[in-house]
Amino acid sequence: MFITTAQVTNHNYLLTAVQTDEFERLKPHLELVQMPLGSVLYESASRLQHAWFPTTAIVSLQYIMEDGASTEIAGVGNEGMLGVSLLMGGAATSSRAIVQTGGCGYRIKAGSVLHEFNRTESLQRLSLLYIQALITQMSLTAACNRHHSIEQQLCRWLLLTIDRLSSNELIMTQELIASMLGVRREGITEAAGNLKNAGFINYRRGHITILDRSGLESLSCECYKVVKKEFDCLLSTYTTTQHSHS
Amino acid sequence: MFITTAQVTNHNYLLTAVQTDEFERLKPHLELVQMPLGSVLYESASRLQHAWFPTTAIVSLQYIMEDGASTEIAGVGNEGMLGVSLLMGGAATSSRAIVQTGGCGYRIKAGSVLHEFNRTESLQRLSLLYIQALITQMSLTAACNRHHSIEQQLCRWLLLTIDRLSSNELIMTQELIASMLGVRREGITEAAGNLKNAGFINYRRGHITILDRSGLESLSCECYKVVKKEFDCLLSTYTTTQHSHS
DNA sequence: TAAGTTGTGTACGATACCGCACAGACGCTA
DNA sequence: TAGCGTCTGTGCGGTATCGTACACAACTTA
Repeated sequence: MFITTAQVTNHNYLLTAVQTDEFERLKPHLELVQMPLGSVLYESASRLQHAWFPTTAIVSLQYIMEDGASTEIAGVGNEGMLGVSLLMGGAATSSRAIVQTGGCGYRIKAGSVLHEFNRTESLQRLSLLYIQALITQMSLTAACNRHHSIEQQLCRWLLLTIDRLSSNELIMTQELIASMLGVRREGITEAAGNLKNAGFINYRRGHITILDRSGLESLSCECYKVVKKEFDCLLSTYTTTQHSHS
Repeated sequence: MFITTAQVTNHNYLLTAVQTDEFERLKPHLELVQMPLGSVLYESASRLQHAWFPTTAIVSLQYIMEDGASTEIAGVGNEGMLGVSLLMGGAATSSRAIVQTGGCGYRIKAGSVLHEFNRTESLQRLSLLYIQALITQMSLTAACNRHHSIEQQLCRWLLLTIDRLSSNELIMTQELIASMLGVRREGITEAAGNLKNAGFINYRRGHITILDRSGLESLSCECYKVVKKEFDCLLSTYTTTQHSHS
């Protein structure tokens, strides 16, 4: 498999790092699908039918409480996968996965991915690496929820989202961001207003444009840098420890 | 290996569920050690030297921020293990592990546990199951931090701790609980005072006694029940899917 | 027993965030 | 162009938690 510029939208780092010969075996099971904004890949406590490897899409993992309140616990882009619990012997999961930025991704049937995980050494190794990075991100989210202000968290969230996109504009309502961060919509309106006044972002109804990354970084909590570093580290580990076919 | 009543303090559910023949291979690497209150098993970003399987000890996983603020992201008792990142290809971890209730546990060298993980089918399967439960607990913690009051969280925390103990008294200062929940000590004093007035707990300097479990449950957020259920489920999965030697 | 250390109780203003209510603006559809 | 639904801006009182400060009580050690 060769990733050319024309195919760059079909690129998932985890998949790409799977060894060439093993990837050939995996390939027939992979299906490139649309992942439209707002679609729910799985609900909490539902049985997983597939695993996904996003390419251009970004997915938000959320925990939903009994009263409907939600909290994002991690984000997944083309550095990772969804449905890791399939690999761990549980068919269900405790979270909801909802597409936060529309795009594409590879899909693979639940049965196939488990079968391949067990017989494909490099997929197994890479998945475990990814799961560890995911755990780190979740820990950080828990701590960030506790200690940092809405404005700081909004900066972190915008930066992490922008980092996974090729553009500097994201299609996203304040309402949606609020539900991800688990705060009131008005809280986001206020924080976003501050960022706009500072000249760091601009926005109109459902669209946010990042104007000044470094400005956001200066207002963000440390959590952004830590997650970023973790991901950079993850991506280099994907490829350095073993031959890649990309 | 037979767990008799005299040995019951040496019992870790995960280890016990490892298949008999495979366990025999694991056994020489296991070392039963004291895990005294307050001792730090590993710091964040430090290189892991061992993995641990608590028997009577309870360990708190915390994320420490740059300014020193801490947040508990999960607790580990005799249902699980510490140092899961060793199994996942990373030698370091992003959290701190600190003994929250003194006791005993099995320790195994980092090199040995990775080696055995790769060649011991049941250990691998059980570890992955445990990691999934750990992820669930972490998700819940993130959401609970966001949405629930100090009093609710204190109830959850007390219940989860008591569930892992044989006694109904725990040795624990309010200061320590505060650092785990990531709140001010005064917040715990107030919440604990309310629980005392309600007759649900009693305490003196460094000791807390649970008087009324169901009272605590009624004030706790849903998170307690969810984690409890997850653990019950985990323990039954440990043993039902495969023969156990306990 | 005395001195020192550590844990707990209490108070008070500051502040971040919530819940609610409502007005207005944007953008889609007919 | 008009109408409608959705998104955003704003205000206001209520509340949980924070930061700080200090008094006192319980245990430890000399």
